[in-house]
Amino acid sequence: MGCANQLCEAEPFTALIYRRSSCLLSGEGVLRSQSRASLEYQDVRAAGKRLRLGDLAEKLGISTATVSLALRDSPLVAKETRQRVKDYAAEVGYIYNRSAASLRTSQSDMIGVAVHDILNPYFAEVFRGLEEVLAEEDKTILICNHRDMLKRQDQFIDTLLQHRVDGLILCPSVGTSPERINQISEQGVAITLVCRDLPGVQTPCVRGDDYHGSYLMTKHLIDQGHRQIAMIGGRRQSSSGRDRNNGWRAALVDAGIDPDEQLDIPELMTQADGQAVVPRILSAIPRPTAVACFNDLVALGVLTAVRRAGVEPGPELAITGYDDTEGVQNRTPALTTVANGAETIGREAAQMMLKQINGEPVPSGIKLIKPELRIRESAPPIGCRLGPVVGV
Amino acid sequence: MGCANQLCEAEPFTALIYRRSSCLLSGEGVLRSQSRASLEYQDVRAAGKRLRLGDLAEKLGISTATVSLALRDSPLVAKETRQRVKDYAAEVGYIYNRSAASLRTSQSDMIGVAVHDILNPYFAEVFRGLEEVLAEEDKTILICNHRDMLKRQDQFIDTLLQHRVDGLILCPSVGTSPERINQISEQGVAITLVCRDLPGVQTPCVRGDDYHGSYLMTKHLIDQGHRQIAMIGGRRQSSSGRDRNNGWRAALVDAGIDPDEQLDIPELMTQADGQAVVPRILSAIPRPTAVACFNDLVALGVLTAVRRAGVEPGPELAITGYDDTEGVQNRTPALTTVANGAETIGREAAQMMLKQINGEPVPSGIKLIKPELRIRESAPPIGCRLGPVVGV
DNA sequence: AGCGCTTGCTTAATCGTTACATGTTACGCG
DNA sequence: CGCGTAACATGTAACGATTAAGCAAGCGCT
Repeated sequence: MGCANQLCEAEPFTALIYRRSSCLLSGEGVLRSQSRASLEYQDVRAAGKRLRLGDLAEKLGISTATVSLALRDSPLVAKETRQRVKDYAAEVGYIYNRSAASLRTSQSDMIGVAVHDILNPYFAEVFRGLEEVLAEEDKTILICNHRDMLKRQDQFIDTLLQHRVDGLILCPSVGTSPERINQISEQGVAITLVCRDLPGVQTPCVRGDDYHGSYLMTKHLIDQGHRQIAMIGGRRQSSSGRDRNNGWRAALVDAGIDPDEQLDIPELMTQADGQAVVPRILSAIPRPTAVACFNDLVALGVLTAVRRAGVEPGPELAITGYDDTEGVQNRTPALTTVANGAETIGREAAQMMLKQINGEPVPSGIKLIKPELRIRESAPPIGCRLGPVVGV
Repeated sequence: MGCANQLCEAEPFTALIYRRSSCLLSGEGVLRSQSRASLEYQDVRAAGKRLRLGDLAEKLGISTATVSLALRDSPLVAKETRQRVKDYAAEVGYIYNRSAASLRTSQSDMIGVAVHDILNPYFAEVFRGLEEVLAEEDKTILICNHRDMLKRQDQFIDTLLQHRVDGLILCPSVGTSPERINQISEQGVAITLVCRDLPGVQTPCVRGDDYHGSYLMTKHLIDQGHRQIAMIGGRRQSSSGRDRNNGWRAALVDAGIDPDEQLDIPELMTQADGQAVVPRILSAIPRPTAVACFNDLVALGVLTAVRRAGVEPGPELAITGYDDTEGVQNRTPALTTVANGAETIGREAAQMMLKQINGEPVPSGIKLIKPELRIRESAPPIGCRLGPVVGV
């Protein structure tokens, strides 16, 4: 796999500086330039300062109070005045100062969102749902990737509280204490949990029905004739890991099958984890005929490694995922999985958050989004020899 | 593909409310509770209010100025006093109010990051690099997904300016005007462009050497014996799209091949785009033997659809990607692609940003990160019949 | 003692916006 | 005419931190 080209010999990702024709002046103060020759700013007294409400007021010959109200479209100001103010503000490029407003109102119009892995397409979808709703209400979203590190999550929460966020949407890190959450909530910050529940917490939660989804999936595998069904991945300290595990157990028990503890392998979350665990699965005695994975990432990892090991994913070993993330229907074989309503979860959580912020009554407790089985190719009936899709 | 289970009949993603044993009181004012029985807050005059510097000062019998300085570890305050203040603040759970500080200092310690698609694993990697560096300096990151919609990008920039962000890291949307960027920069907000360059802009830029990477890749395909090489995807209005296209052209011309305009298909960015374009590729006359895709997503889409069409990706049609995003080396066939140093780009951009903010001299112009060819299975030598990896 | 310097803290003036309590008109009506 | 009442607009005091300028005490040195 040697690289034929001479340029590949350089060390990876070294950086070259190319100069543009129009050169940027470097050195202190360049970007904080004092010269403000540009049109609209000529009249501001102190050069280098931005326009304030007061400046607009002075120009327009009205008070700052009126300007403030006008810009916020208050009915206390005559329509005509409102328009005049807004037009002028736009004309001179006035920039509202949220720090000042926040200080005064102790509202920030910011919502913090913390999840353990934004790179996981599943969360990306949740995020899309959140953003869709919150952007509509002019909320700014602050994101944190805590990677299940409690310290990072705590740091992030501290920062958010310092910014006086209106609310916090949290997929709580492993180890999060319910007391901390309740305490923050008592401080007047709206909190909604997503994806993972936390026992003992008094804030709303929106998540998929992991137990039920996992039950459905396991039952499906049983219906396909499987008896040796492994359950791999998921953290037992998170509700999703626990619930999906319990769903698997319950389905087995309901079918009169004793869960084989050797086939219960927790703590895997990523594609790499999925790849790494395959030898263990293939060498188990008796060897499972189906593997129910905690999420799609793990399933894809398993799929890859199983194929490398010379076992054909699907016909020779059924593999299922969870989440139905984008693209898994296009894999070979197409992944049988559980759609989790990620975007719906995001939207619902955002709406719940907005209600809390506006002081509207919020349906208390956990809101469960109903999961849906997506039957595709990676978990065919046992013994049923589906040809691989790849033509040969 | 009917679903056997009765529960699948329900409409998708309906939500059920499950009540927790400990019920959340609903109704106005619950979360803005006035009762503040908890320990440390007993002494605060107005119930429901957070502690201020002044409150600490009063308790400690010193002035707010001293408290402020102490918390920021200023040498102007005696070491002993500093410790006393910090200990007490921690003890009573004082929360710093950034709005107030921001208002006073017109610094926010926030950095805005806008890209066109955070769901693209490539940007996720850039983001990881950014975060790593910026978190170190206690900067809060604000994210925007502008999806190449100028309006969204503008809205986001407005919001950020209102928040008085210290800096802006931007993968500029198609249509972004250089004047706007320069103007913001002149207002004292540090700006660094990433991934995409913008002619006429006077701010630093960190990006991959798209021209060179694409050249390398095309040359590699030519070395493998290909002559009919399609270039698909990329927006001509973005520097990355243009440069990768030009690299392709240059490599062809240097090899004495005339670029076939029919094989130059722009504007594709996603997996779906890649799938959709396949019929057009397969029906081109003469049919290309290799497809150089703008990015990995497009390549994966092409790969899927080509296989569906009964053509074996790799041996029968060489396919290459760009970015070397996570997991593409595990696909079947493993994707030949160009590593783009995404995380490096993120880190470099963040460092450049920090320097600008601190008024340090910034190397001007464009910083190019050197690309690296990753030769794998999806683009084997022409006529060379690699067996498919899937065992049959 | 007197001078200058350092150390450690305080005073008080901001920063730009908003909420509250008042003004000021103008107009209709008894 | 004079009063009540809308309809608009304004004056002003916060909000909570930062920071320049100032003050007081203590020290070393002549």
